[in-house]
Amino acid sequence: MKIQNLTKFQKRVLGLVRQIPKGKVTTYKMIAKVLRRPKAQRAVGNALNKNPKPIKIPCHRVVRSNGQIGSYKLGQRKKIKLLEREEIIIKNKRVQELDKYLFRW
DNA sequence: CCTGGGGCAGCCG
DNA sequence: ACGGCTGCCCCAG
Repeated sequence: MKIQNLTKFQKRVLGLVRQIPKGKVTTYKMIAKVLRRPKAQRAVGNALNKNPKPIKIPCHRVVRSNGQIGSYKLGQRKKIKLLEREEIIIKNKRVQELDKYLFRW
């Protein structure tokens, strides 16, 4: 079975996301910034879309910078459920008090 | 609330 | 290799 053909960029994105603990979240934009590619948020999203291990690598903890949930490979429903299961308050498809849950590298 | 345009790694022909 | 698209985005108006 074939391991990963992931690009360097993708690996770095996933590597960061893997560090986000339960109950915390981050944004596409922040990841882009940490990777020193401040305008590549969309590319970050694309990289997450290729996440090979949705469980091990919690890309559901990555939301939009305005608190909106954003999309998810397995469906937005699922993403919301997973987040709520981690005690994150979501109302009208938007994380309440985003800054309170933000994870900092 | 909605709209348009910017920006960028990957993918595909 | 090359150019055009696409998409888990963002922000100004």
